[in-house]
Amino acid sequence: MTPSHIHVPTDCRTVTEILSRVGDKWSVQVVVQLGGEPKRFNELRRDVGGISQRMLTLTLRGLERDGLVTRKIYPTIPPRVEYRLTELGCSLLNTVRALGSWAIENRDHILEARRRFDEATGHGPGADGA
Amino acid sequence: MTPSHIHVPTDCRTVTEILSRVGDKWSVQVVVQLGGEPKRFNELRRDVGGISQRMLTLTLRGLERDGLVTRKIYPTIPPRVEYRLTELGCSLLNTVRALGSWAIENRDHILEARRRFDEATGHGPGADGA
DNA sequence: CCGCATCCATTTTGATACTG
DNA sequence: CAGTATCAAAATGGATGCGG
Repeated sequence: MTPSHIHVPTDCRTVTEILSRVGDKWSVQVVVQLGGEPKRFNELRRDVGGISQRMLTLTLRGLERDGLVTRKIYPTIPPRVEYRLTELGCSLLNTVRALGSWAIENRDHILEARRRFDEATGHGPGADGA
Repeated sequence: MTPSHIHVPTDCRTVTEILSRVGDKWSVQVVVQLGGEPKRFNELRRDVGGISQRMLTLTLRGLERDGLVTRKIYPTIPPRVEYRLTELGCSLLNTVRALGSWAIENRDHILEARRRFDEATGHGPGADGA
């Protein structure tokens, strides 16, 4: 054991991969919305706001795949599907909230930095991914 | 910006926007690499590994714009440019590390959930497009 | 050594329409 | 109501060559 190969750090790759879920446009918002009560598809769609049906489906699938969310189907008419955070999902919610707090606390700081930067360069917002 | 006709939760929008910096493919890695010592461009490039010059430039610019990183130029020959985390950058590093810990702790859990999900659906990895 | 610009491929997202 | 399919647009990432 202990493959001393200097190969790629397995952990880093995985971490990055998992982080990318947090980084995508909607996952975090969905998780947060699911934080209190379980919700139904269109309920979630309303609450998140601005998300397309397609993206909500995709996001939910991804979350479900990672074991962060469970899907419960009630065979009623009309169909009712409820999404709920798993324990794992809840633990992520906590961590994500920390990040959210950081973002809120430093929002002004960052916005100010951006404004100054943009002003100094003359360019409009043309920076990286954000 | 700031569409005044809809009272979108200002915080959420901003938080999401800031989170997207954390979510992109490289920012986190660069921040982590800059965590200990300030580094030079190509030094950083080597340490991150797999990042293209373009992406490193873009990432660094974005980080600089947000006030997370500072760029210091030494007018020597050949030119020497050093990147260093700001205080704000350091505080982000801490938060990010928490998320990283979460990812590492739950890596197996998630990987297992994925495996099960993929098996159950028969589909290969075709879930959410992160 | 630093890093910008251009071209190109892949990935991601959104609009719309349709099914159970 | 919940979910899928298709299509086109946009953002993102990478390779390469040029200039300070």
